[in-house]
Amino acid sequence: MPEPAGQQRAVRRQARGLKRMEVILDAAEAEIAETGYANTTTNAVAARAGVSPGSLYQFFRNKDEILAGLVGRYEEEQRLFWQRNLTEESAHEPMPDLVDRLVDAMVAFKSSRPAFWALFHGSATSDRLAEVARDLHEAVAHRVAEVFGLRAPHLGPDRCHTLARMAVATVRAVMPMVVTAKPEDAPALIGELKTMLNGYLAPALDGTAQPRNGPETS
Amino acid sequence: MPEPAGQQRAVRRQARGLKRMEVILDAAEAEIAETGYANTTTNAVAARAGVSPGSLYQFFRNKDEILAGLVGRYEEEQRLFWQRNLTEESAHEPMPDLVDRLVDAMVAFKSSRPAFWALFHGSATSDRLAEVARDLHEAVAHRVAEVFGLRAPHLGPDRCHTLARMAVATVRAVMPMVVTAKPEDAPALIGELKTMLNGYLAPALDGTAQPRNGPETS
DNA sequence: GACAAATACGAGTGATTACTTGCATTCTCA
DNA sequence: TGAGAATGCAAGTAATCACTCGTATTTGTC
Repeated sequence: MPEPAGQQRAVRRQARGLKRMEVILDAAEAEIAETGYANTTTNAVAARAGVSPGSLYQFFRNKDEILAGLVGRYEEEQRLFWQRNLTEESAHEPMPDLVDRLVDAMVAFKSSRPAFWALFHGSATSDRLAEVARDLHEAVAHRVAEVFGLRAPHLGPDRCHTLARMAVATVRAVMPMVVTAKPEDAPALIGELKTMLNGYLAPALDGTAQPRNGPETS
Repeated sequence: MPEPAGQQRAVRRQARGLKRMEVILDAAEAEIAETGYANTTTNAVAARAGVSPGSLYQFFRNKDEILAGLVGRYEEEQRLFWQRNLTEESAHEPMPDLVDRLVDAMVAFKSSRPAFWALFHGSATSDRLAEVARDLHEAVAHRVAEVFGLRAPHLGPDRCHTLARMAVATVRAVMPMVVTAKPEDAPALIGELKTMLNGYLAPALDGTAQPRNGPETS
């Protein structure tokens, strides 16, 4: 067969096809949110999208490529989120305010996108998905580290990166607790998370323990 | 068939059988450590154990029961670990020392049992396994909370439990970073983890900073 | 030694599921 | 308008894998 090995001509998608792809991705998103990536079958995705399995494979060559499509959509959203919430001004914002704002924004974002949540933090994951999630978190840490660098130029970039990775890891650890907690307990947990982040980041970045409103200062 | 429904007589295992079960569990442990629970096939476990699939099912009624057997072995180990490392004396130990000791012990334990690690923190998990891991971590948090209660009786048990859960979550978040880090970077990360835990726990438990007052009676 | 229970085997089985095939229809563009 | 490309379908296919079955051997007990 005279096919150009390892390289195949890009299909010229019609508007109809592009719409169809979005519908399929929507279905995949819902399906994955409900049952996890590993438990999601391509046939179920196709059925949910109102599409035959054959048509699904017209647009996505395999199951992984559906995931990749989903990730592509999220990446754009993520980019906008961080562009909006983390600017150069963040370097001069008081640490408690910064932490407060960011944590609240992340909580809001995650709870508004349950499918996103299930994808990147759910339990029924897969090797492939874990890898994607890791890259995504690493990218976030990088961006945070940059702001830390602006805030505390005397620290090396390596140290800033470490601080950022620790902060991101902590948020990731606590988020599931927030999500699964009873609604009345969630605010307290979010408060704890903020306390923890402040206690860790403020001394390291601003060189001071954060001010306390206690009665006495020794 | 005159079988007592829903309840079947326990098989009287011979010494040979008990040995065989251990061999199978060893094989399962190794297999899971290599490929994750979901990717582990019962046939592969049987082959690795030098046992036919039929024999495997003589001792374990299904795949989940193999996991349960493995968890049973770990539970005993865990019990001993915490009994050894967390006593009433821990209530009077200076916080930095306590954190230092516990984190080091946990790092040592985890790196000495890679299969344990893969089971409870690996990426390729499953719903079933995630559930088991959650219970295990909750049990640890409970034990830690008890010590916190001894240390700071003025805090309510609920608050102690929250502090413990946060601490456990943080350790869980950072451990993967430690394990996957280059060996020369690991100590620094462990140091960061200790700093973070100290900064969070010392003010809350030892009153070296003003505790945040919840809606507390009295 | 005799009998039952436990142990052992490995070829099979049924269900699942990612993906293919062959063919029909619709769009694009000359 | 017509040819080729894109879209669409649903019945299949091949591979995987948890688990079973029929049967043979070993062990414990009387």
